[in-house]
Amino acid sequence: MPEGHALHRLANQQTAQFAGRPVRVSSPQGRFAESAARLDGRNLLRVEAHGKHLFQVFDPRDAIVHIHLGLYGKVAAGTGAPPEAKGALRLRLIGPGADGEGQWADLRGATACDLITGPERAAILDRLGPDPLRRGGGTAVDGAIAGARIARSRVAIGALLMDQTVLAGVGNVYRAELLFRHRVDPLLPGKLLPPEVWEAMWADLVVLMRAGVRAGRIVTTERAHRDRRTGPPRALDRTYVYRRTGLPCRICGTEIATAPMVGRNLFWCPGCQHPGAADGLR
DNA sequence: TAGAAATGTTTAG
DNA sequence: TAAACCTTTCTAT
Repeated sequence: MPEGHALHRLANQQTAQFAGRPVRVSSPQGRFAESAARLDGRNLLRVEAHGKHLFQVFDPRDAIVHIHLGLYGKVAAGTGAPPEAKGALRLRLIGPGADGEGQWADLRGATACDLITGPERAAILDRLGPDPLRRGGGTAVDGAIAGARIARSRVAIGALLMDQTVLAGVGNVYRAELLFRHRVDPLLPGKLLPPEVWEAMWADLVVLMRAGVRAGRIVTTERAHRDRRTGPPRALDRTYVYRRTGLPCRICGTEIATAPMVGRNLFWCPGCQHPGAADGLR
C-alpha cells in the first residue's frame, strides 16, 4: 500500500525493529545476494523515508539500501522465528531486537532494492519535492515551495500532485481525495489554482498523511474518522471518490466519474469539482 | 483457473 | 505514449 504514509510507517517500524544492532542480511531469491553478503552482520543505524523512498543506513554510513516499493512491493514483518523463505524473497533482515526477541522483515516485489552510497542518496533526494511527512515538513515554508512550482505551471493540478519533484509522497489515492476535499477540478491548470486554496490543501495533506501513518491506511472521510470507535471502516467508507466509480457522491449525490490521467485512474465528482467550486471561491 | 487491476517509476521510442 | 518491472488480490468464468 505504498503512498508516502506507508513508507514512513515502514521506516518507523524497521527503526524500532533493527536500529542500532547487527542485522543478518540475505536475499533468498538471489537478486540482491551480492550486496546482501556485503552488509550481512553489520549494524543498521537507522531507516528513513523520503516521499515513497526508503533508505536503510548501515554502518559505516556510506552503505545504504535504497528501496522503492513501486506498485506492488510489500514488506512482511514479525517477531520470533521467520517463516520459511519461499517465492521471490528479495531481501530478508533478521535482528536480535531490543528485548532479545528475534525480529524479521521480508521484502518482495519492489521496483528498487539497491546498495547505494551517500552521494547517490543525495542525488535521489535532490529530485524530490517537499514531503508533508518529513520532520519540519508540513511547515508553511515547505508548502510554499511546492506551491511556487504549482503557481507557475500550466499542467493540470491533478497531474502536478502526482509529480514527485513538485511534492513527494502523494499517490493516486491522496491525489483524488485531496482534490475532492477542496472541491478542485482535477483539470484546473496549476497557475489557476488560487494560492489560498493550495495553502489549505497542503495543511490538509499534512493532517491526512500523519493520520495515514498512524492508521496504516488512507482514511479521508469525516464519517470514517467520526465512526472510528465502532471499528475499522470498510474500504468504501474510507474515501470520498477513490474507487467509487458510479456510486453517488457523499455530498451531492452525483455519480462519481473516472478517467485516466497521467496513466492512472483518476476519480472525481463532476457535481462538486468544477471551476469555481474550490475553497475560497465559493 | 484465468484474467484484470492495483496506493509507482524508469526507460525506450 | 507504451512497455517493462513482478506480486497479490479480487472478480469472472
